[in-house]
Amino acid sequence: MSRREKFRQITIEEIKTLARRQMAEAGTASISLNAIARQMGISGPALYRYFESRDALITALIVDSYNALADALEATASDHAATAPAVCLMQVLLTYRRWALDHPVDFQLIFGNPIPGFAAEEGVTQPVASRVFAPILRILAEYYANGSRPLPDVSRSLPPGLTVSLPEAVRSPALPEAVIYIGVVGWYHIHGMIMLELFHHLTPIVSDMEAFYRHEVTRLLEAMNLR
Amino acid sequence: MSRREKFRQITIEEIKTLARRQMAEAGTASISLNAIARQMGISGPALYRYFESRDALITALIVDSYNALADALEATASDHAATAPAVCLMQVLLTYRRWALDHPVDFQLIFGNPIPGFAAEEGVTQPVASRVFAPILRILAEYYANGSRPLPDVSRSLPPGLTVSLPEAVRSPALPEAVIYIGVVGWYHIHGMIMLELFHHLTPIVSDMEAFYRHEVTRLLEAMNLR
DNA sequence: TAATATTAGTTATATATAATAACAAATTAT
DNA sequence: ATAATTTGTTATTATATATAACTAATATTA
Repeated sequence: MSRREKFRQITIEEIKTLARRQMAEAGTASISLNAIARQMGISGPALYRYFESRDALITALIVDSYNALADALEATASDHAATAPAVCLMQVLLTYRRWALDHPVDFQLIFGNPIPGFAAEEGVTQPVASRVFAPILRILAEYYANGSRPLPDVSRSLPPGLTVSLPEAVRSPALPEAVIYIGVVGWYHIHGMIMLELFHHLTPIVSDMEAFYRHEVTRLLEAMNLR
Repeated sequence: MSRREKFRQITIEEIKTLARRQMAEAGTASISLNAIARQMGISGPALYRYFESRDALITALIVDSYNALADALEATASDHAATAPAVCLMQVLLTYRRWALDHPVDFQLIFGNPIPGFAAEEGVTQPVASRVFAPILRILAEYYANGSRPLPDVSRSLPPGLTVSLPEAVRSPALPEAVIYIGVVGWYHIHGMIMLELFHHLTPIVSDMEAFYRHEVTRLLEAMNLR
């Protein structure tokens, strides 16, 4: 990497860091190229050498967020690779929540309403999105493949006409439909809890969200024959 | 209501209608007082006679959204008041999803990241928010009170230190903790599914979201001893 | 009814924003 | 050393929120 290229990367990182800080302080959509430039001590138009538009910057932030979440989940999964699958999965799902609470802005960029009229192209986000679920699906698949516990009955009998499958681009190891179904069910469970917590809809009702989350995930894993 | 007051209300409604249309067309945050004024054929500053700021307009829209959702749920509940509670509840929960899909912008205003740096004061939203859940909690409470089916065991044994209760302002009929717990569990289940569907995270995976939702809600009601 | 107060609009202005164009300086490649 | 590329600049366009100062229309009241 040339000297110039190196400084370019540093500048890009600085822009993204300031953008994230701005969003953390004043909300997801309060991101202003001019304000970032001012903080960097350069003119507004200079930023257009690095991101061709405000939306391009946001897209980059979204991709980074997906990758950061995936990194966190992968790290937890490998930290607990030696433990029982149910324990490992529980740790991964705890990390999922922890990351969402510690990085609310990034989590909203991924799963919330990103920004005005703005929609990141699927081609860009789908590959990184799949990184997020890979570790979880891997644990599920290995566990059930082991035969140590059977798949729950409910996962084997979907209503006629209803199928559950990963997009073609992401089907690296072919997984049984029942496993994917279980993954989707688990996903909407934790997603519902985390989203409601993040927007303060549950905090006035539930005394201890951490304990509640642990309790509900435990119930979920039991229902999935995972402990 | 005086003649002047009547026209004032009509104008306010027109502003809100155009704001909703704008958001529906270009995203939640793409709401511009100037653009609304232009469409109404008046000057920008004229709108400040009706809403003291952009945020005030958004707050009004949020309150309206809560009320519209509550109206829809109440209507469904009363339409099916004569049917079995499980059937009635299923219909209410189907309406919940239907409304979210038919009014994605309003649903995002309520449950998504509203807008930049913007946070509606709790005092304004809490009363209307409680309207949304009143019909659901009422059905649950009546049903279990009847004694026709027992409360599921899981609802009676929360981990020590974990309590679930409604905010004081909303506790008009005192409900047993187990019923509130069931309500919260049901809420995050449907919320997770609807949010993921709304932001197109499930559509590439699940072939028929309507069927999936029905199937999952049925499972939920069974787990709650409601059918 | 005539004078007064209130309301609803106007234009002008201050201050932001995103984005583009045209140009100059710095850096790199030849 | 010269030419090409990159990175910055200022100027400009178009748009946004919001306030101020003012005018016309509508209600209220003496």
